Amino acid sequence: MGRHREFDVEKALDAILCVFWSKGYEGASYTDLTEAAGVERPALYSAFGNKEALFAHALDRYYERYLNYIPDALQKPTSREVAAHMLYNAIDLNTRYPKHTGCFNITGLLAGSNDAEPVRQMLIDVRARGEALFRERLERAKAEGDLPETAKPDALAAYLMAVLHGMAVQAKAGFSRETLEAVAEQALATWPAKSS
Amino acid sequence: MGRHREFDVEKALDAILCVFWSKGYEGASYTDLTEAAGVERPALYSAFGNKEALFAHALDRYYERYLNYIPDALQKPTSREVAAHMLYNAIDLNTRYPKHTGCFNITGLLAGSNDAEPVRQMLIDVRARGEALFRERLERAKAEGDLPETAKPDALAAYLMAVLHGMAVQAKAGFSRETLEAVAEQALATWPAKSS
DNA sequence: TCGTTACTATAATGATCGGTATGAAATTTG
DNA sequence: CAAATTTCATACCGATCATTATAGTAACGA
Repeated sequence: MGRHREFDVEKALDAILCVFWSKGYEGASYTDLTEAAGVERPALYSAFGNKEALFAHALDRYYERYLNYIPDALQKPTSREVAAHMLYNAIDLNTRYPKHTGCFNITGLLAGSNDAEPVRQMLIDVRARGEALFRERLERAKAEGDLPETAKPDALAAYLMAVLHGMAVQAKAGFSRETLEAVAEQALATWPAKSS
Repeated sequence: MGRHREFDVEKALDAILCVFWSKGYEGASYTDLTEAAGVERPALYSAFGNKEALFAHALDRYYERYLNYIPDALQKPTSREVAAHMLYNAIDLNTRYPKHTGCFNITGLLAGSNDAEPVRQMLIDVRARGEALFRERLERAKAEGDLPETAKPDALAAYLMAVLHGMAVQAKAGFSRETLEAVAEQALATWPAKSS
């Protein structure tokens, strides 16, 4: 019994996600968040918990809603196609919305006060999980003969993630989609050839 | 006439630089800054101006004191050596100090409230100047025949900067020097060969 | 229609933010 | 020495931070 919630929790979280995406964790104030969500403060607390929990909800949603191309990419037949799909989907994501360029995760990962350390660690952990998935995919590729025996999956995964993170920074610095595509093209030029 | 300054302005700025390096602009409070500098608030204001000016001083000093390898790197005879020196010096810088890993510039560039927008723009501009220097060096290399006629200096410069920025992110995520060296090695594997 | 429930919105909490007024201490000038 | 001037440490400023207590109200079961 009792009154039902008036606002759409999903829509509110979507709006909040965009604010964190643009400003990071501490850069986003509750004034920003409530304005974007169209919902007052206590409603956010009752629906999501405190700011850290709210950010965690937004992070989950980011992976589920915007980084959903990663599972698809990992299923591509060759490691080169996997890498290419990761790169070009990331470029699209990093430049599609002028109000929040770059990557939600990377934006929040770098700077912050001591209070924000748990949040930074959360982002570091999630990032590492993504890289691990990619590394495992490359290990499979090596086992399948899609990558040469000399290939080092861990180094290759770290390398591609570096390019992805670098493009997230550059998107924040205002890079166009076209420039980032040239970066991706150059990155793929290094990809090891099949051993066959 | 009047009383002499008791604290060492240069040492104070060095200490402050490290705080901004670790926490970014807004993540560093005056409490953090005065503790690190061993100097009270009004002294910082009289010596450097407000927080934004203080950050600008720290940024200048960062380039002059820690990024001084860039002019040297640009003078290397071949573009490949230029790129290699930029990469390996950046790795050293990004991992040498456990208290402030990564890059001062990139750390402050991504996140921030609306109030911090001028600071972010400052960092974006400085970053762009660095990339422009590198691009001009690559154009010279192309003119000299050190790069093939098909090489695109702007894309190549953006690519290498992406790797550098990505490594700055990864250093913040705790990557070891060895892992970043593997990333650099992979990045250099893509470098265009001489046309001769 | 009534009592209960849980929402909404307002406003206030203590803490901390960047920035500064204040007066004592220190040094040069006369 | 005394006057003038600058730096120092302390304490305070209004604004804003995340968070929550309070009060009002809409929606439910009975």
